[in-house]
Amino acid sequence: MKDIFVEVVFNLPINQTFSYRVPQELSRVQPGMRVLVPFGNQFLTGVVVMKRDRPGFPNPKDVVDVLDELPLITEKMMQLTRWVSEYYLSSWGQALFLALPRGIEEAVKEKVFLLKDLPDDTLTQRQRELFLVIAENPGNTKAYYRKKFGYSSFYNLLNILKKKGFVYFEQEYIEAQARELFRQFVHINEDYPQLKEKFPDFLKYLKRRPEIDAYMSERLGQDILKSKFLEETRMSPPTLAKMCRYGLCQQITKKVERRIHFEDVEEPKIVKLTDEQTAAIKAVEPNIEKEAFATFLIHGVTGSGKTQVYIEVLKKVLARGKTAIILIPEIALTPQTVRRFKKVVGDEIAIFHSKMSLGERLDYWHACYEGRIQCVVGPRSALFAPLDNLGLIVVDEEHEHTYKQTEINPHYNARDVAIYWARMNNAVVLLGSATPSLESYYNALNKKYALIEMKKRIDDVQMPAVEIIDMRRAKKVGQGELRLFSQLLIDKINERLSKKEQVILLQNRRGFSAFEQCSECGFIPICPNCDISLTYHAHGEKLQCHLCGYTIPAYQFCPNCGGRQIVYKGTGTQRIEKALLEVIPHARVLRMDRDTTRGKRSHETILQAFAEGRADILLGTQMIAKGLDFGRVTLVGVISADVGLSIPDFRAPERIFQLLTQVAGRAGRRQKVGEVMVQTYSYSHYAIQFARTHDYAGFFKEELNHRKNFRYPPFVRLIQILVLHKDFMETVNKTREIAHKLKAPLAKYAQVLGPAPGIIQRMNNLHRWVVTLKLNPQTDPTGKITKSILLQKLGSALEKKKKNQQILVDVDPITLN
DNA sequence: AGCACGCCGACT
DNA sequence: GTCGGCGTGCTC
Ligand SMILES: [Zn+2]
Ligand SMILES: [Zn+2]
Repeated sequence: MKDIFVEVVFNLPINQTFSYRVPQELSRVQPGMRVLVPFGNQFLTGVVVMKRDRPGFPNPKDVVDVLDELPLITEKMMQLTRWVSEYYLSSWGQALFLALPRGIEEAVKEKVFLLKDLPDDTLTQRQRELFLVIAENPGNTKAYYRKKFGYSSFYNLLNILKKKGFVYFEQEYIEAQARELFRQFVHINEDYPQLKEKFPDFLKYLKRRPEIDAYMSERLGQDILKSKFLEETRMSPPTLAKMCRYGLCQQITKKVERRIHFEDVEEPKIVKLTDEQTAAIKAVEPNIEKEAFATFLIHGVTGSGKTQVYIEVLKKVLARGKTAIILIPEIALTPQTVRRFKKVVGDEIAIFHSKMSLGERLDYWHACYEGRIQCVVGPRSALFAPLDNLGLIVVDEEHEHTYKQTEINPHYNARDVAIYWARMNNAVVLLGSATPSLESYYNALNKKYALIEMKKRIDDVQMPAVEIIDMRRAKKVGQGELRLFSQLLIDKINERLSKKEQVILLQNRRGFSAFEQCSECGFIPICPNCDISLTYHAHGEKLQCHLCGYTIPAYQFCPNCGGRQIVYKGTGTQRIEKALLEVIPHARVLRMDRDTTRGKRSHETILQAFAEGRADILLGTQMIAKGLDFGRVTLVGVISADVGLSIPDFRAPERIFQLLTQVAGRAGRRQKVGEVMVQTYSYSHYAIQFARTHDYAGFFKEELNHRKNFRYPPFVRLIQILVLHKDFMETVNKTREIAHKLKAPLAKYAQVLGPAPGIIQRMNNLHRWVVTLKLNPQTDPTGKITKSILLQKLGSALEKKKKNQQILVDVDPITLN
């Protein structure tokens, strides 16, 4: 008999497959199944990506176990994850594990145990230290102690402790974190009515407790959760045991599926679709019927009824027996939205959200896999749900940055992957937004996507006026911190408070970097090469561009008007609250920011308190801009649009435009027309002016010009290489070295910018510098060439965490690093 | 990611 | 000569 072999990938940053021999008894293994295999001195769960009759490596080890009966990963999903890994430069394994439920990895790892109670003087200082760390909590994995003790010399010292006979290692099986849930049930046997007659003592018992006889008789053949059974019958456990002995019923263990229950909503009034909605659905319909791939961009103002369009299209897709994925930014995953979809889909819906337990995720994943789910709703990870026969992917609020995964590999953008996945499945994509990303709208204008415009609001409520307060001229309420408020804004707030109405005040999160802005004319120093604001460095009194590195001395006077320059770093919500209370002492203010929402449910608590009218003013960062509308809020104030505008990112104007538009959309819901007031020193900035007039097309045109002139997306592709290092000089040197290494080989294909300091210059004790690549759309339109050169030149250094250093690659960064 | 190995300077 | 800090390279 000839041996068979498999190629396996792991959820590790190693971009290669590993060969294993398959023992005879495990020959049922197929690509897409999980296997437990030896790897180094441990055993890991990997996924088989290929079955073959020759080994890809001399003398491979044996597969220890096959963990699945059927492949968990389809051939198509293999292709998708492989593409994701190649496009975003991660390992295949890391991309592939996106398509599996979390926490399903079994492993065998070495754990450390003590042989002696106390350290003695045969140990050096460092060895003693490590011994004590282990003694604190023996029997854990090496990685556990390494994290506690620190990386440096860890293995060295640990092995010395072993050699000296203080500790020993033992391989221990570590089970998967996500487990199926089993519960005890009571099964009532069918022949209960006849059988009970044989047991006089039981009949006597029934005489006393006739309700039990009724209970049992009504449930013949049924399985009842044991705890429920005991509670409902108020029977004692010994009695139950006796009944089981008599064969009247039996106790069984059954797998139960964890499901999240939503209360049903009252029947919604029959919705009459608007003309625009009808037209939108009609535009999409042919592709649904032909099952032909296409991407539709629905540009619909807030309140134009995009969600109803999704729902109507979803109905058609489901009616054809196809499945659908609805992607929604986590923050918008509110019960109200979810219920609307639930209403349409019924029980065959799976809703994923970040607070779900591993077990719930596991059960829903299996429900999808087994074909019991027709529609998945969730944030970006829901895209990889194992649905068969996919017909539709909706990406709501497609411009949202949360679709891009930033912390962990692969750094994928679910919106873009969705389009690729839909193409593979001949499915239809609906991208929806009131403020589409420049990229998407540009694609729509170029006929890559079909454009659907929805300009009217269902309720016919006018978009509220957005009033821009020119802080250069406006009268302030006072000096010092009180210069934060214009008299106009404070007057308006007071007016609302006297009418017992509520106010929301928004402040941008503090910028990571300081910037200069003239308080007379609003001038912000901009890099002449990159069109982004220059970052102010107190050290050396200089201004520096964090893309190309351009540096000039900081201005003492405004070059525009000669005015006195101010250095401004944005004001935290805490200081704003203090100043606000100085101006309006009787105001009841709720603050919602990083500090006040640390607790698990603090979010909801604050929002609820505000909704119940226990405060007049809700003051917070952008996080309160979305996903909520309060009936009694009639004024939304933006304290300063300047912090947002000055973020050194070419998308800063786009983000401000989106924020202001969104705020306006929210403020103007319900019957009352709200009012939006925006304070800014950059009164004439195009993003602010176009937001004031709700003019997306105008904004798009102007912004597109900037992008074209300074060569940014959608005209070029960007790739950023981020160097993290403990030591500042090393960071700079390493970044310079990388830029230098890449310049010559990339000369034809990409412009190499930098080295330059990152937007966040220091995080977790690591300095951050970046090299930015602008790919040449003529010579390397897909980016494949640049990526292969990148891999070739930086190769194994990428993504590999070293003691003090790490190098990350971000393909299509959505916020500059 | 996790781990071993080997080099080298520091310190018995 | 050991210890321990650190970079490099392998894991089928
Ligand atoms: Zn000025
Ligand atoms: Zn620049």
